[in-house]
Amino acid sequence: MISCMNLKQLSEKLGLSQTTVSRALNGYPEVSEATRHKVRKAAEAHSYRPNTRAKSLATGRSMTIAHVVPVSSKHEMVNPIFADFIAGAGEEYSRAGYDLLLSVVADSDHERVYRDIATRQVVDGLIVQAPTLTDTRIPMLQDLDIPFVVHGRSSGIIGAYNWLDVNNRRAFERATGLLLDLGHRRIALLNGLATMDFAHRRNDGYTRALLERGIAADPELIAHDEMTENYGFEVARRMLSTSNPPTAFVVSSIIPAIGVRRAINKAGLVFGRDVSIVIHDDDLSYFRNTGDVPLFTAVRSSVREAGQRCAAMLLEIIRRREEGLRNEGPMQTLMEAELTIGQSTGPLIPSAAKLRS
Amino acid sequence: MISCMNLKQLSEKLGLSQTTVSRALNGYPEVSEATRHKVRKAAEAHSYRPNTRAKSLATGRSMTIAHVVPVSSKHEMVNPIFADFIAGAGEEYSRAGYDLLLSVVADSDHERVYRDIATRQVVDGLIVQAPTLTDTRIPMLQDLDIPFVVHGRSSGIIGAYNWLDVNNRRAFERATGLLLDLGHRRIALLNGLATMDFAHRRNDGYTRALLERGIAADPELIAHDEMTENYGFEVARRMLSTSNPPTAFVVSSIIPAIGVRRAINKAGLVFGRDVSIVIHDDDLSYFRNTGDVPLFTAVRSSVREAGQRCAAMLLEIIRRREEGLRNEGPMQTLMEAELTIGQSTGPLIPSAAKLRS
DNA sequence: TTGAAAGCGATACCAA
DNA sequence: TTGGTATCGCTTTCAA
Repeated sequence: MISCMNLKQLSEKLGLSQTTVSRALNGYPEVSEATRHKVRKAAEAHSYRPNTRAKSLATGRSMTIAHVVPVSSKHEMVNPIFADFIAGAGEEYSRAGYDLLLSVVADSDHERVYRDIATRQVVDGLIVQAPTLTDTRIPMLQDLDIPFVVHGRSSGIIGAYNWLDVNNRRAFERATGLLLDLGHRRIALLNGLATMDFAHRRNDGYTRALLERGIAADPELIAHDEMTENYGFEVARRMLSTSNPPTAFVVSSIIPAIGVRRAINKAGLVFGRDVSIVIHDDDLSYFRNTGDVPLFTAVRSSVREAGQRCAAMLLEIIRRREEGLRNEGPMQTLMEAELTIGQSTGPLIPSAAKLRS
Repeated sequence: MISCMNLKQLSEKLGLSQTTVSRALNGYPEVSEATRHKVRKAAEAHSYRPNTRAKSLATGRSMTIAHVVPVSSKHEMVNPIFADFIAGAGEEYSRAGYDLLLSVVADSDHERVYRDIATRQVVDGLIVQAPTLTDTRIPMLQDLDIPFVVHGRSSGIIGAYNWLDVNNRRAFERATGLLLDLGHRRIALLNGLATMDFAHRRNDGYTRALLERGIAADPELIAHDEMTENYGFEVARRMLSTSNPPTAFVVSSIIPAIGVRRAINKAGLVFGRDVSIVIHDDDLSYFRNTGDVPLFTAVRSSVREAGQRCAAMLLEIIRRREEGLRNEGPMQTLMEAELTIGQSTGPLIPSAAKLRS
């Protein structure tokens, strides 16, 4: 069994003070090179690692960032897209020597959890996921004066805050427009929960594209809910069984899109051949591509990039604050969504037979 | 701006000692009810939260568990199945007042990261993911004497350790057997990396099912690699273009299975109709079902359960150790895999036209 | 260039 | 039932 040693033991072994050893290991300039070398070698030999808890208590910085991942209280599911977002962020953190604290939390009591994390002083900053139209976490965190970056935006909030978002409105406008240009007239929108800010923006883009062509949005073709596979299935089945079914679906996430496919099969239709087109997107990016890009992969790497950039922003904000530059203004990044249509989306042109009007 | 107060300030405000306030809040019996009530009210009013770092330094327990998620250094991807595993575990942790520290790490230097986490004393225990055939992390962590649970097993390790695994061998034996019973004779196996312990066990089960029917496994029909969408696509395309293609695929994860479908489409074949059957599983469970179960959803909830149970085991191990019961023997759980065949797997019976032998 | 000592914010032992 | 004080392991200021 290996017992791990602390600073005191190491310094005694070296016949030096704790101060000197600490300075040597942390790269302070006032240590002689000879001493530093000796200390480094000894630390290596005994595989000394400073106790993180003690270190952070002494420095006042925990070198930890919190992410709170909402798990649906209704479906006990997390959006798997978070995995990629966190992978991207996590990479950035470990590069900078930060740890990542993950809270998996029912979406009902988010605010309490955020307040808790902030006031327990367990992290140096945090990422706010899945903001609603008017998200109370934002003013609360501002009040607590802890660095944070919102992944997404909250339209109802007045003041400025740091965010990274994708241009959801334009992305959905373009996607819907693409389908319209191909001749589709009955296009369904399977969106996320209506309380979510992104869902609102996506609705906007969708409606705008229709209006540009003089088409009024049909409320029968718009659905809002948590983005589960079953949601996609149920809604698509219902819509497909009406007398005037959609010929295309715009789906807000890859998960319900799987359900939509299932409904299409079940209705005896063949996806991408004679009935309908599904364009799904993930939580962040949109699709356009000519060729053979595996859609699933394209989505994932874009989310990963978002995570990376969010993390980088947050670390930069923390850095600035430590240097006393607190009035630099908010950091705000709008990722322009790329439209990618991969092979797995199916062919773009629906058969004339089924295309109405 | 809200400034958060510490124990000292709170106790001064109350005219009590820090000791008493601490005791009152932590439920020690030797505090009078009147005092406790007063303290509780004041703490509530000022929304006092003990500083986690100080607390854990003083108690010696960090109330944090680490998970290390491998991100492929080759493909920069994490297995999305981890999201569900962690969701399950995270739920268990927050129930018990534990935090979850997540390390996203290139699969190349896993051992260093594990050693680091253990020796920095930042967590009370950890979960080992994706063990290889002879995983060096296991003896190392035993050496460091830190509580851990392995998600999976490592066949090459001699001593006993705590693990939770699924019966991979039997699951793949049954799955392959099912296809054989349906008349398939050319069944491909798309497995994970050959270094992984689970891949080895799955190979075993697959081979065994074939041998039981007197069929020798064809090495041309077996593939090992990281489970990406593209891997599934490339391998399936290659296999389908030979003169003696498979009529069914057994795929080790849902991600490459998406690629397999794409390859099937590309070859001009229709999945589940006239050519082939894909049975995929996730990292933990297997599929059987008559009806309309959305496969994707079934997988996910089983992984979630595994995460929950792993976490519960670990917390129990930590609890026992704190009570000094260190020689209780290892905890080992074998989840019997359930075979679920959902609608999205496609029909089970391939058309006679394409079924050879 | 080195070291002694005072924090950081809690817990826990020992007295009162 | 309460309070004083040492302690956890490290950083950091101040003196030498």
